Amino acid sequence: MSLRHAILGVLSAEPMSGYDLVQLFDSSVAFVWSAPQSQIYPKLREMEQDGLVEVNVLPRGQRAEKRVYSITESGEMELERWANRVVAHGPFRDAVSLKAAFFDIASSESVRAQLDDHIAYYERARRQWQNIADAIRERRAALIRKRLEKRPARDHEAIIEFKALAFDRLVAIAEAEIAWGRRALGLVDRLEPGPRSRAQGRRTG
Amino acid sequence: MSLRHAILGVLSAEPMSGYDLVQLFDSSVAFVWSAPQSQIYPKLREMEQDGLVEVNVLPRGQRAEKRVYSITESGEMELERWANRVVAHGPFRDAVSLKAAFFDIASSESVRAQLDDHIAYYERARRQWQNIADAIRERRAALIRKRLEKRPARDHEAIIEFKALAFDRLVAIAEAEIAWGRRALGLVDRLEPGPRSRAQGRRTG
DNA sequence: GTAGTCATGTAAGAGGTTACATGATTAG
DNA sequence: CTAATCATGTAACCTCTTACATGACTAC
Repeated sequence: MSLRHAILGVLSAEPMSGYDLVQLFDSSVAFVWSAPQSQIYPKLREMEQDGLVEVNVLPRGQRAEKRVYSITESGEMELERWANRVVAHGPFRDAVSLKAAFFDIASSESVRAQLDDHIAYYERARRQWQNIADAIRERRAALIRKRLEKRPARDHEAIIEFKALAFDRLVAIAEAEIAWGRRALGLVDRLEPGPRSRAQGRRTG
Repeated sequence: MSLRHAILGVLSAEPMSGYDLVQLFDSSVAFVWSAPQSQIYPKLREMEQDGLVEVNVLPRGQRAEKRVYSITESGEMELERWANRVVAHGPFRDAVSLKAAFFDIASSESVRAQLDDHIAYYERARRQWQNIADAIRERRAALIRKRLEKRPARDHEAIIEFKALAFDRLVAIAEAEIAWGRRALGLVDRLEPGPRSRAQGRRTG
């Protein structure tokens, strides 16, 4: 049930419409938390029912409307309660691990392609995450600026350092993924001329 | 749809009953892939329908039965096709990131407790994963031995190195998580005497 | 007028979690 | 005989994905 808290977290910085949240969750913030549009609108209604957010219906042009949600006191309390709870570690389930555990039955071409993809993905992710961490520390990130405006100046350093810390973690994970990918490519090279017996239709250069 | 392939992967080493798979998925292998019992039995029936596995119904005592599943040729082909496909990177969603991004509104006691828990979790996971990697390299792991029996000796090194590689990755990630946790604890200490103002419920001005 | 964007929804289905439910077998 | 373990299922519920659906507004 974390989409609730992701939304509360965003709204605690700034009121937004469902549409704004949709944009956020599948563009810039997509490397932090993502959610499809079909989840966001119903979830906002549900949270409204539960009193965590309240809506301000604004006219848009002549006939249309725009529902801008803001966090309520109750919503802020829920966010705070959640922030103070220890996360329950869900069951472990990781598609990459599972895949990697069966590299031995794939062709070396495919393993290389998969590793290249893995490395490319995490290089991109690392850039994104590093950019966000930098933007937070330099107070360039839009949501952070909004957030700081609402809090006393003496809290600013802690806020910035903690938010950036979350992204430092992702950067470190990305680096571990990249390093592993390169090492794995090295292993494929070492084993390559040898017997990738299960792979048919393979020509060795 | 990866439970299917996790099951096929296990059955490609050794035929097993649903019960055996349940044990496997929530004990030793739980740090690789996990699934609750309520998913496994229906999934096996479904895979049987799809011709990926076949069942051998063995008597157990006088009245009871035991359904032992083995992988079919079709199942092995599906496993191989899957092993050769590039994983689609699902949408990014990580509870720890989200939580860490809101450490600034939690009390420093709670943040410390959360980080201690994080470190303890990954220290345990690292031990598990390292043990598995070692057991594979030393050919002590039960499933690996079964697997090697079915494959020509010249493939053994590649199989072992690839399987162990998957766990090396998890060990590296665990180490990154632990290092981050310790660094984060250092940050809390540094910020500690300062103002964790939001800690108790209070109205914002 | 028309294309692109703003804006809000619904529906079907897959996958996963928690809890319930039952009974046989084996070791003490 | 009794407890632990072996063994197999079902049901309700929630979350997420994919796809469908609609219409107003704005810039050209």
